[in-house]
Amino acid sequence: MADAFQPGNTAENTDPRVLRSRHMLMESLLRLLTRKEFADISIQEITDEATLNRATFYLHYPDKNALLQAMTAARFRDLIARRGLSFTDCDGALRAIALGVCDYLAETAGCPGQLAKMPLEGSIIPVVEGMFQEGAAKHTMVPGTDPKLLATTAAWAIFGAARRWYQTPDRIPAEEMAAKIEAMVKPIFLTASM
Amino acid sequence: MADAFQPGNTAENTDPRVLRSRHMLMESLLRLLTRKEFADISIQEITDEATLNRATFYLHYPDKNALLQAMTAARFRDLIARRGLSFTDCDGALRAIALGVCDYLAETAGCPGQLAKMPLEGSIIPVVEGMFQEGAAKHTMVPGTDPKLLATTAAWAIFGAARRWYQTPDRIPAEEMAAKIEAMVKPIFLTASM
DNA sequence: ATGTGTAAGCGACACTTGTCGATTTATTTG
DNA sequence: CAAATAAATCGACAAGTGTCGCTTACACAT
Repeated sequence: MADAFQPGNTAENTDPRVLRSRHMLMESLLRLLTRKEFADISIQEITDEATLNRATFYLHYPDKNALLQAMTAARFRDLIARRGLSFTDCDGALRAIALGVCDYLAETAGCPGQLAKMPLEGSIIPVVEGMFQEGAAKHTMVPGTDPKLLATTAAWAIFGAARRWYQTPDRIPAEEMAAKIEAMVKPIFLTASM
Repeated sequence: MADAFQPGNTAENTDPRVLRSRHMLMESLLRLLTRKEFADISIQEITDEATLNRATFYLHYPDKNALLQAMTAARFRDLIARRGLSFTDCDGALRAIALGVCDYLAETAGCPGQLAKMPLEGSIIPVVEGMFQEGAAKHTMVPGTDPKLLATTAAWAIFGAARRWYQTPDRIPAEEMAAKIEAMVKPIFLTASM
């Protein structure tokens, strides 16, 4: 079964060999992305750059997309962590998350040129979703409200808005965009929290 | 250049041959999807089922994903058109769109089993986006508001919510879900329209 | 109807993909 | 330290991908 595959399985795999392999694959892909488009990169190239065997790749990820998603999720998580997002001050959190998404798109995906067509939604959105669910634990909701649905909806809204911003030729500053996103997305939560 | 490729180019291509080929490719894929997962379908199979040559496929779509997206967009557009979405009554429009997305996911993507991992966002979201932009033309916005950004954000929010609903094991009725989505997404517009 | 343009068909090509069994190398456990 | 466990390597495989140049067949305008 393909579902038995769990590349993002961070827990219970401390074997230094697998950590090293996955890290090198991500680094390799990141380096290659500065020179070529994602679609033009073969798994052979990735493993060559990583000085690993091609078969080793398939020991960790089912395909190229899975590696991209794992890499993106890791890097985005890292960017958020570096900023020390404190979930206690809930007011700034939404804007900070929006800014994080904008910054990530601008700084990483922007490397080679315009590769906005990469399947990043599968990596960034779940992370944002998780952050909202963390934050939702601190709130009491009105009875009929599903916090997870709220988190999903907000995460997709933020990513969609940030993605449009990133694809725009003459972008406004990320901070400005984050403020706009906050203004749009905040009301989603207001209908539920009390 | 890959960007020169325009498979969704509905305008100015009335040659009955290309219309026929594209239609047969979509029909073929749709039939195959009732029997196999998307990932397990090869382009050879699609063209065989469509009684077309494999090379002809590449005359119309750069890859399998592009055909899926074109097919999905066409079918979703069709479903919306059959329901006669009147954009004049703006109140019901949002709920009707949400219901349309839910219904489409449930009825089409649900054919074989659970193929929720298909890249449908690239096909449904743009259509929803376009519908919102149509509707936005009838409204006056507050000065600093970008209608396109609003449309994008709402479209992503709706799709994300509907997607979560579709992936849920024991789903509530689509109508109920559409009402929930409407409640969440409506406030996005309220901050801008006046 | 006739000619020009363009789609569709055909076969072939170099290359990539995903998988396999068998072997070597590294890590952890006793 | 040695044995057991599991990852990494290697070579090879069938199958699929995307692209060519060439030929045939169809569509539209004159």
